[in-house]
Amino acid sequence: MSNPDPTRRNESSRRAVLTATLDLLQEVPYTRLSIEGIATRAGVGKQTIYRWWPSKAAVLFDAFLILSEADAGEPPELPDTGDLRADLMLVLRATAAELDSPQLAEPMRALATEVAHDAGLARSYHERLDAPLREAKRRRLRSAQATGELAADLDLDVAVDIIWGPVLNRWLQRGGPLDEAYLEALLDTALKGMQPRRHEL
Amino acid sequence: MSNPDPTRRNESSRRAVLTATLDLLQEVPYTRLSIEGIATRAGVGKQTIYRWWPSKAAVLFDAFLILSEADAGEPPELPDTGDLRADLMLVLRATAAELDSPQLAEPMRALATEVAHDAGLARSYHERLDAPLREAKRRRLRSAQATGELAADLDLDVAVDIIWGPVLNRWLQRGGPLDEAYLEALLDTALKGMQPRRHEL
Amino acid sequence: MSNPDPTRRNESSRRAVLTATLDLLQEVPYTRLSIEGIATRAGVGKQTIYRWWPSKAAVLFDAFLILSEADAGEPPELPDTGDLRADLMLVLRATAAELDSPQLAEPMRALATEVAHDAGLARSYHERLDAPLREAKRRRLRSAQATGELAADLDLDVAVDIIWGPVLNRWLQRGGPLDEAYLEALLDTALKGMQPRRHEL
Amino acid sequence: MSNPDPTRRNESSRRAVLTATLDLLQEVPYTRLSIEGIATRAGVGKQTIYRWWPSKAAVLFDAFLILSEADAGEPPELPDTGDLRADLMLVLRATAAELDSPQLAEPMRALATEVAHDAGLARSYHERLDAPLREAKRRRLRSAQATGELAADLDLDVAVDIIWGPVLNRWLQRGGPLDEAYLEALLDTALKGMQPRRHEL
DNA sequence: CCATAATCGAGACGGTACGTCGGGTCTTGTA
DNA sequence: TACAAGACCCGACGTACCGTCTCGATTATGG
Repeated sequence: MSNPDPTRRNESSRRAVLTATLDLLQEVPYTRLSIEGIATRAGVGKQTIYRWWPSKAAVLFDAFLILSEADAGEPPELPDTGDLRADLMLVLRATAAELDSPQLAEPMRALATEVAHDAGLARSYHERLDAPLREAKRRRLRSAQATGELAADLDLDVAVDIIWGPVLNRWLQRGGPLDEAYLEALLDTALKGMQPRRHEL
Repeated sequence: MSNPDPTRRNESSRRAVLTATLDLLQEVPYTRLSIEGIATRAGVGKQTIYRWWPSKAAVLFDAFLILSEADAGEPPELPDTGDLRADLMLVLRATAAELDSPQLAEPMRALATEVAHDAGLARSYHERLDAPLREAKRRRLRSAQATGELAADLDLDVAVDIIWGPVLNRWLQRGGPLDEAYLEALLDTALKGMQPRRHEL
Repeated sequence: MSNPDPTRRNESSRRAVLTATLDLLQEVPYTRLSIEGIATRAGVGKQTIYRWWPSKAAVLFDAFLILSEADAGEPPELPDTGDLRADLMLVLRATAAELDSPQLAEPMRALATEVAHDAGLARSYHERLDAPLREAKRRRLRSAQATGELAADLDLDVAVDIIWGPVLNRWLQRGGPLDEAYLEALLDTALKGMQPRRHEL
Repeated sequence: MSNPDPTRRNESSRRAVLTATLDLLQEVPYTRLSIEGIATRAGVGKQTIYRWWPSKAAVLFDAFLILSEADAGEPPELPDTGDLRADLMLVLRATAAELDSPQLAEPMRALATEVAHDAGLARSYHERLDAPLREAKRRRLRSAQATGELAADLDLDVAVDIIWGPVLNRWLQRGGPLDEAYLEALLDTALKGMQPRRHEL
């Protein structure tokens, strides 16, 4: 039961594998992405990949971590101008743009579908990638509660799901375009359900 | 380049392929499901599969059609007791149970992830499988509009997304359990956003 | 326990594999010869080789059969001029030349060493390749018995071993050159031991 | 390009490698014997093997030297009772037993086949392992010449080949059993060819 | 009522990739 | 400096499936 010793790991090989993975996903769909192809592109032995990652999905996940770490250091933050609806529209528009971008669309679909099939990966995903974002979203909603824009007794996790769930589901299932009109209509109805009751005002 | 003549198609081979597909998905995850395996289990030549289906995902899709056709004839219908929230809870509980069931979980995840990667399959999915269900959902909401439970100007497609999007997203991304508490909290907030304005009452 | 059906075997693939094997042995030593290399050179899938041959050695053996079948039809025959010693010198010289030839040396060493390690292959070797030659040798010695050149009670198998064993052993173990002088000295002593006793003359 | 300094060599590692090699050959065929396996079994780093031996065959060869050194000090000697044929039968029987023994058969086949493929190893083999034995054989035959059992003008190297060549060849090529009858028949014919001519008596 | 053409099962074929083994080199820390 | 340990790049292993391609042997009309 002896796993490899992480202190002896070759950092440059690790980076080469992860960037090769992201590079290749610009050229081929995730289904056609092979460990063999990654190893060749990275100039690395296949065994080096198998030694450090349990699956192709795990490599993909680590590649995403690199992308996230680019803007790491400070935790992610949603804009807070005092106008919740405007701030959220900004964020949703940006998200829609990312989900549509040629650079990110394929890797993101790949990650999302792998998470759906692999419970272990799902745990990592929620702990390392999703948690900071979700926390930032909750923070922004909490701030809106403080200003009275949102009900004080609102379940913030449910609120996040109600705003982002429809967007992600529509995107992943190709249920329709994430255009301005859709996002507006979605926010209108979603936020209305989160407003404080009249007598609270 | 003449396509095969559908009138000559062997119906029993077709059924054998589709039931073999569903059977195998009780034993192995979708990733491990192979055309070769299906052919063997179905007692069918590989060529017969390649002749009639363009991909493994297409076979899966047709297998789902069989499941749906079981209760076909009449279109699907949501319960309508006059109490929208109670009716929806019933439906969501049933959905949650299906998504958790050992028989359906794996095929459903498989279909969902294939739809995410294959635009053509996505179109078929929305036209043949999703459309009738979504229409039934819209119908129930429209009925609620008629009784004044829901706002008259509500965009029903957005409404459906707000109710079911969070559920499907939470399920597919393994974001947490679809338990009673979650469904209640979700429906509370979602439906509140859909109520008619005070002066409309 | 279902072996592949030989009647469906693709003869041109078979030939391609065997000739590729012989070709490659002109370029690389047997140790460096890989199934993968043979398949590539032959323009054949690896599986096709694994389907029909149990080992690399078996491929080599079949390649040898092709070489032998070149002069097949009639069984091999040693020269019979009436002068046994002269006839044998001719044959041994030819054998020595073959064992030294760049075309045959490597494949022959390879076959000889594989036979040493693989009892099953050894059986095939003796039945299919060695037996006809050994029979021809025995025939020539029997003819010499008839003319009184060799003792009537000579064990012909032992006789063949005494003549060819030293040659093959010296060659395979690189014990020294198979030159004229050696062959002469060998034949002198070996044949002397096979002569009829004086009173038999 | 400085070779390692032999004076710094760790003798216990060397022994460990060689005994591990012989041990492993009791468990796996030579083909399956790997440098990595030897290193692990010997509790030695792979580099230590690559530092001191040029090839797996060289390790095997050194392992054989250890076996020979067991009875070293005095040079090997064939029995000399005055009855050449009886003495040789004794030796051949012993040899046949060794070639059949489970401990020695696999290493010996391995060495013989490696010698066939590696000219450098062949030189070492003949100089260090074969030469003393062959000299002992020649010594015994020379003694027989002195007593008049063998012809005075007999080429002793050819004589050794004629006696042992058939045996080794039959063994290595699995041409048949080295049983009593075979050895008797072989010696009969071989020695008859080496007797002095009548008028020499 | 048969002929003929397509589908069917079976499975060989050229390929691609899998995940593993081992070769030989290099690096790291210890003696 | 040699050593144990073991990561590294690489080539090959033997296997699993891919999608295509013959093969007879059933069908299943339509002349």
